[in-house]
Amino acid sequence: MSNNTVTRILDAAESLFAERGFTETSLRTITTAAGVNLAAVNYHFGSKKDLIQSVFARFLDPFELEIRRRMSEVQNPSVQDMLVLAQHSAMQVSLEHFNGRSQIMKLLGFAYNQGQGHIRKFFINRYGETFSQYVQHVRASTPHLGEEEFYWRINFMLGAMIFTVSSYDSLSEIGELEFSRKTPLDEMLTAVVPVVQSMFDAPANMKS
Amino acid sequence: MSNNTVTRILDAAESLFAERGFTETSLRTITTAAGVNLAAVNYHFGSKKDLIQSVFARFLDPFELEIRRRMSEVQNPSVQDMLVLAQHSAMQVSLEHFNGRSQIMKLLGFAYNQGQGHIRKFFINRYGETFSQYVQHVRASTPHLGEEEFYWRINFMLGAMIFTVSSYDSLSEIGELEFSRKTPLDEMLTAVVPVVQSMFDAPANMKS
DNA sequence: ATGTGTTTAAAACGTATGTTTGAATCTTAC
DNA sequence: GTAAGATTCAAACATACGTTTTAAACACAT
Repeated sequence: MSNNTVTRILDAAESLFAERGFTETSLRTITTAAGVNLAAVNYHFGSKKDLIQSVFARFLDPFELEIRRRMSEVQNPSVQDMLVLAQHSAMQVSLEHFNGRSQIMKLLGFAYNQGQGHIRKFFINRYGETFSQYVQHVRASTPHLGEEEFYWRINFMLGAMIFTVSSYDSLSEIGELEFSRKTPLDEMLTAVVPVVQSMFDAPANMKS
Repeated sequence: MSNNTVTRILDAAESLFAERGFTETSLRTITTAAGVNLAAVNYHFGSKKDLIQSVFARFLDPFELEIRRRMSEVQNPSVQDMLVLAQHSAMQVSLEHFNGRSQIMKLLGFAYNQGQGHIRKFFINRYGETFSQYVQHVRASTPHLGEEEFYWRINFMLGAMIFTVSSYDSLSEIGELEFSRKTPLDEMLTAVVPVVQSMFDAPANMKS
């Protein structure tokens, strides 16, 4: 059954990419960790680029479905609501398809820097429309901001979220050294919700 | 004069690293752009790793000096004060040593992901103490937060700042397509100050 | 059981990388 | 002007990479 090989490659790639990044992880490292032949990657995925995209797609495809479903059921959501909506969608996909062990969040941090690379194009082409809808929902609940100011605050929020979530593992370890308690992921996520809300509640301060 | 070669390498490396990242930029690309011989990098810097660190050090060494000087002169600063203090320090170093053309901010985005790499160690060893002092100043102005909650908010803030500043170029271009105006960097920086302040003003919501 | 299409295997290919070498050139001090 | 040191240069080195190739092993319908 080829499916097994494909899954093992995806699992190994996801966890190795999350540890070291894309360029820093070779196909030989991945295939060795997966216990499959080197050529299997090119046979099943075509190229390393396609493998990277497949790792993202395995999580983001069901995530997109879930978040669209939830968005269709919501009415006049607040920023908080939208944030929790995204969090719950991610949690559900992680539990349902990955036994809660997905490391995709760490990959987002790497992907974001890859500013002009193939990953960005892949994201925009495949998930851009859903992302637009999501942003529009947030926009509708923040009418006190001009569109330019809103745009920058969305990016502040994305930075804070992606950065914190993707670095959660190392950050929670460092924090443990400091105050002798490892903050559970869900507590950290709950803590961030009101902070993000306050980022959008802050009064407008750009000249329109 | 070797100094000229060294400077040309640093300049080329800084701008190429900022465009594509560290691993994705080869020494041959750098030396060609700088108009120097390939071996010059190893001769003057030792290795590629050392070159990367030197690129950071060229900016961060005077930046550290400047920010320490300003911190020694401040009394009971607010979060806003501390943020503006960092911004002004960066601006001054950029103007004084780089004619306002430094691209170091974009490199920070790349550096941050390189979680377990040599860059992180270099940062901690070389600038960790100053960073600690900076954080303590912010801490003093946010007594309503427990230390755990404060820790996470510092990281939210770092994420929002590093992410937005390091991606400013592409973000401002995308924004221009959307609302027909390219937000100047200083306006974006001014816009972020009250938002960050509000992130720390938000009431505590973690159980102590 | 046989034949067909799919998957795996080992090996090699071509290219790109960081680094090192040793001679040539330039700089500087006497 | 010449010797000594610092710098540049072209070339080669060793290694690692993604990808391709060709044949063997496998699955499975007939």
